[in-house]
Amino acid sequence: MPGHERLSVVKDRELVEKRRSQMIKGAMKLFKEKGFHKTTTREIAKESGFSIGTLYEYIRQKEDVLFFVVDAIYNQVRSKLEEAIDLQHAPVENLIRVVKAYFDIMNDMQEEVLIMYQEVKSLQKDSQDYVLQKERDMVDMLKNVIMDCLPENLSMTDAELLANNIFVQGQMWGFRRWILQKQCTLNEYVDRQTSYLLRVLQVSPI
Amino acid sequence: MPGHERLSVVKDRELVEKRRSQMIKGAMKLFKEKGFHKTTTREIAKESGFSIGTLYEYIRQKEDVLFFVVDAIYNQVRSKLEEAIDLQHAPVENLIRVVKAYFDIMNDMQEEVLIMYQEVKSLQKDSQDYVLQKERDMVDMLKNVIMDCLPENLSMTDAELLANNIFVQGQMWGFRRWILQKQCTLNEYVDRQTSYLLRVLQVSPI
Amino acid sequence: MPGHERLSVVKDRELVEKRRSQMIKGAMKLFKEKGFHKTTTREIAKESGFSIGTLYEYIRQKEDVLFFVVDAIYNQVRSKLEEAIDLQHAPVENLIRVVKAYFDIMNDMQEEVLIMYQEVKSLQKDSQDYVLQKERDMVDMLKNVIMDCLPENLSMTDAELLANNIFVQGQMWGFRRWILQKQCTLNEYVDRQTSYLLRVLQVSPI
Amino acid sequence: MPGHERLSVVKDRELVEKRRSQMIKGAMKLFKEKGFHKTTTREIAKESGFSIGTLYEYIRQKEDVLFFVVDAIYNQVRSKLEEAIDLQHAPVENLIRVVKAYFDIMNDMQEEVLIMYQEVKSLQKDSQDYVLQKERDMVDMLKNVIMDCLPENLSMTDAELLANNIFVQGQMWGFRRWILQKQCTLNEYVDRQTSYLLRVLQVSPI
DNA sequence: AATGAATGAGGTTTCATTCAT
DNA sequence: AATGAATGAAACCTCATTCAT
Repeated sequence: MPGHERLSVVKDRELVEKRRSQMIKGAMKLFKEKGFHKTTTREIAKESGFSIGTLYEYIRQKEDVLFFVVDAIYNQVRSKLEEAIDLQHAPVENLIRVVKAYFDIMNDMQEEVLIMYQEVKSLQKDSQDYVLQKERDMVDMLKNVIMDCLPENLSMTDAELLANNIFVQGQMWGFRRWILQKQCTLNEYVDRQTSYLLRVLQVSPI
Repeated sequence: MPGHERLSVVKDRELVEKRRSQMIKGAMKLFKEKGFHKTTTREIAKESGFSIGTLYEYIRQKEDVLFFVVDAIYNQVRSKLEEAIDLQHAPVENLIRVVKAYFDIMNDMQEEVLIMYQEVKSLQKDSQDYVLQKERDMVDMLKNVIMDCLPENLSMTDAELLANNIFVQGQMWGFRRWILQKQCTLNEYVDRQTSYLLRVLQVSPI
Repeated sequence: MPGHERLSVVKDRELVEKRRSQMIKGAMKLFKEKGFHKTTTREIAKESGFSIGTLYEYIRQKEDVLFFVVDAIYNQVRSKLEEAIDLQHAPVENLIRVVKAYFDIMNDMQEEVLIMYQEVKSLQKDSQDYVLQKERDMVDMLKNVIMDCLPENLSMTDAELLANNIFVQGQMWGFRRWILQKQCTLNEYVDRQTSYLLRVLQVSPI
Repeated sequence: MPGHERLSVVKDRELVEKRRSQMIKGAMKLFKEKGFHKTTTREIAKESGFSIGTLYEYIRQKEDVLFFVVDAIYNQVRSKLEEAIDLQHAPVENLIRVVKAYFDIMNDMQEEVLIMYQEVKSLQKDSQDYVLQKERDMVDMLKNVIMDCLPENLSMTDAELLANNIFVQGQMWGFRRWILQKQCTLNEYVDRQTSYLLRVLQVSPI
């Protein structure tokens, strides 16, 4: 966390951890409901279960709350994704499993993903970079799985692009829900997007 | 425009048109630089070349400015896209041309597209719906072109999904520019995304 | 009218008269509905049937409108009262008739009287004085009628006070309507107040 | 107080009480000088001895200040009146004492009474009703004292009307001061109005 | 004489942040 | 460490008034 190491005035590490997770939980709820800008610091404090004064013992600015929330979301997505990756299987099977896992996660975390999308630009430049790097890491995880299935006529750039495609198609399920979720169920969506990918990779579905 | 017919107190249609385009131009510049929330109404008025009082002769609330801006962006994208569609060619050639045109537009309007993405949620519900419908219309344009190339083993739902894929891949070029534009040029991006699409459609590139 | 002779920039006397009465009519309607402060000059112009620019050809300030309205109300009350006074009868009969007439007028003009009461303090000092003098004149009319019935043991000061009493009791019927008009009808109100007055004047009711 | 229970964001009851009385004192001074509409919230805050932000910790809207002021005036009048009522005396003596007390209060609070008269219509409907009820209660106090002196040929409606008469005659001393206070002193005014009342009640003055 | 677009001072209200307790 | 009252800059918006046409 760039410049975020010494955000709180409170020394007790464990307490800091506890208060921060209260804060993230409370703020997340509010950001989902009304967005970052329409949520006040007073509301965040209240929803988190402590006073406005206490809130400012653990942050320097309102923006820090957004950073913590966005960071938490990324970490959550990432750890779920890591959990799902299990390279013991055949490459193609792996790819199918990971894509499915990723889409499931995106389905579970639709609202959180929306926050990321709409509020990240409210962060300072360096926080944005930090967050962007996390995103890049996740795309790389997808890319690696794709690489293992890459036919000879496709390059690393293709793997990169296809990973990005899958990445935003996952998010798309959430933020274009009004359109997509009328067309098909999550499983159908996963199946179809997977089959498109496999065709591009010239692999016949299993 | 839902409930936006009588936004201005000024009657002279032509003048309203003129002032509004001044306003859209000024506000767009500011929104690109600092976003909707960090831009004040006074700044909008100043950048548009008139006083705060005059601004409010042409809108009712600050949010109306955002609506006009977003609406203008959609109209611009749409009219450019319509311009590009020319169904005199063979279906596949058509598809290739339209996708290229769409990606070119998205490249030209990266910043505008970013505004749409990040600020639409600040609109009232009914304005959001209005804007969403415009988006749906544009996706439908892509879908129609895809339909003409659809092999027998793919359904209309596939066409819909693929149209959505192309749609967000176009936007992705802009809002994931830091990642993608390091990997390849616009033309490479277009070529690759097009070839993926054609493979899914089981059509050999021309 | 103190300082109100040259209010309008327009020369044509007849036209000035016409526009003013339009203005008074329009403004009166609005003042009754929402009071002076909550009525805008734009609304006054519109309700009067002309533009805001035209309005300002006939007044110098918004306050002038209030002055014209209040002045018109006083004149109306006064002329109706004069109409009713007819000193051909016996003094006591006269008194009874005038009091009844006055109360009837106050009943007819309840809303107008409310405007006078609540908005006069928004006038400039000199306009207030001008209006106050008109009121004094009307009280004097009542006083004169009372004087003709005054027993020996009451003085001119008593006549003055009793005239003032009648004056505000007439207004009271309007501005305390929620209390009084539940207790009795206008006629009952007049009868009772009259009989109280006659008792004070030691005259037996006719 | 209808809907006025949770007006302040501050929890400390005692502090709320203190700040409110500061606010009422400051606002009252300004309202006397220039009326509610011409007084700004910033001026109220300053005159009350705190910042604009603090003012809004204790109210929701500017109108709330007016409500508190008007409410305080009514309470003050009422408590002074209650203090004066002492039913240990004979009914007529009581009446004379209460009327005198009431007129004295109205004399002491001329400016406050003017505020009530001129600004109550700026309150929301429900606050107006609340205030009107307080007024009704006070009139009832007068009515009860009158009832004890009521001759057989007068009804309860007469008592009600006479109570209203006294009520507005008290106010009249203040808001028609320019006329009345040139005619006689407060004591003369009280004596005369009292004697008129007693004649109506067919009681010989003591 | 009439119009109505333009102006901008100034109003009310919000809310991130501080700091004494 | 926790509290919450206090702060005031700054936001949005209104509206009386002017003036070019």
